[in-house]
Amino acid sequence: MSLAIEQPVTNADRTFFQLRKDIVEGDIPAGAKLSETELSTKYAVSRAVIREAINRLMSCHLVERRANVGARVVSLTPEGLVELYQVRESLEGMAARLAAKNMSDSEISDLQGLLNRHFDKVKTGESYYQEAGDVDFHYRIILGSKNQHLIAVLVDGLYHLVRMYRVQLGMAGPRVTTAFDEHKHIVQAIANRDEELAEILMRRHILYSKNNIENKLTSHPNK
Amino acid sequence: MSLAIEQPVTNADRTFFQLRKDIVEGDIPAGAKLSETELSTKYAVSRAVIREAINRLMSCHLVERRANVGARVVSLTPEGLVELYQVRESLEGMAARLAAKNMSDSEISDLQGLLNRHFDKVKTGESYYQEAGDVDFHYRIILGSKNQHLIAVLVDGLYHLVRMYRVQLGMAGPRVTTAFDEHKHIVQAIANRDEELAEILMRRHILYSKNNIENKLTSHPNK
DNA sequence: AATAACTAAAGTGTCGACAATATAGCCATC
DNA sequence: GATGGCTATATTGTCGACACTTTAGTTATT
Repeated sequence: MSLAIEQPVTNADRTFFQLRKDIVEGDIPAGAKLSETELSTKYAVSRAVIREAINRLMSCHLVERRANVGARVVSLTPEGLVELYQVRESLEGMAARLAAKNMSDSEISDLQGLLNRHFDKVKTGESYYQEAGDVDFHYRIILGSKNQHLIAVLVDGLYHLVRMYRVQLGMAGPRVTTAFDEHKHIVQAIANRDEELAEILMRRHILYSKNNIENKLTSHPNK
Repeated sequence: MSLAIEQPVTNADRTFFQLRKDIVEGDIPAGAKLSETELSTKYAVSRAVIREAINRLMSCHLVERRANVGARVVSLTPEGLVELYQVRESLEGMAARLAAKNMSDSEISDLQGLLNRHFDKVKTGESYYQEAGDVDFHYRIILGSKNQHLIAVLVDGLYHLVRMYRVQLGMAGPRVTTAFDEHKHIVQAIANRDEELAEILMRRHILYSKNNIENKLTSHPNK
């Protein structure tokens, strides 16, 4: 694979990663209270470690804390999902623009290679594209922007929330082949160094994705 | 005034606000090491409180920490400033778009009132506009977006960095009257509920601002 | 019966001490 | 003289205990 994975070094790191995983994947349900004492026994570390982990989870907007009361996992709402995608549209649009300007030729080649491999899979029908491939595609463009703030806000912050929504509202959905075409056009624009078009296409891509999800949520309001 | 100010309740809150202030205003210089023991004596609190404050400062991207080594105040670089303004352009553009959609009529009236008061000051010459007025203007539009993620990232995160750059690179600069005109046009677009135009104008406004700063930095490379 | 004040329980906020890690300085070796 | 390893020191990471706040349950009063 390609993405340098974050390496835990301290106990608080490990606990933070574990907690984040448990929250994103729903093992700790949305809206649940995070009792420090309870978690410290569950993960076999001191409360100080748990508190540090919770502090970092707050930075990701995965939990909210009220002083002297405690921390809760955020609740997922349709409105929250819409707001999240609005921010993604804005930031990833800018990321695509900057990627068209700042990615090296070899990075762009790699990106095209990634897309071709995806195409083979989509063609042969094994289209469990979304979870791995889609995220990988977006990550590369975000990193390609070479903008540290952009990268930090998206990768360390919002993307875990995106994943939490995806996992818990169960969206592996279709949109596979159409999304693939959109990805292809975005890469084309980046390869042409057309900043303006790259941004527009990425914004549309995310907007479509948002509309797609909204439709599913409103047509199947249950679950 | 108008903006609800964040109220410290715990000791860690107070220490965090104080530290943030000291960093933003340069009392603790950029790049400086943050020794936990040293700070705990200086602010007369335990190391646990300092550690919590430092954790929160990391969320704001005001300090960076390496495991088992310690935390340092971020260093200010021209590249970092450009990256920061790129993110602002993206996010505040979206904020203006959403504000055109979501601000209430009375909020828009208030905003126009604010602008008129600024105009009086600019006209009579007392143009220490920037620091208070400019920030207030941008804050209202960000809050007017009604998008919690957008608000959190900008208000709790990036804006303190913006202020840090402004204070430490000493930019009270001119651009007062021209910036005022740009503000006026943005409000006009919002009042017309023209989302597209509001976003475009805000992006241009921030882009101009960035170019202005870049010119100053490159023509006076010292200090 | 409803409300208010009080009390007890649980949980968070804060602290000081100990353990683990990194840094700087010294010494030995080549 | 430069390089490599060792020791001592300082700093961060982690822990368990105590203090304070909140909350729920209970009692007393109207």
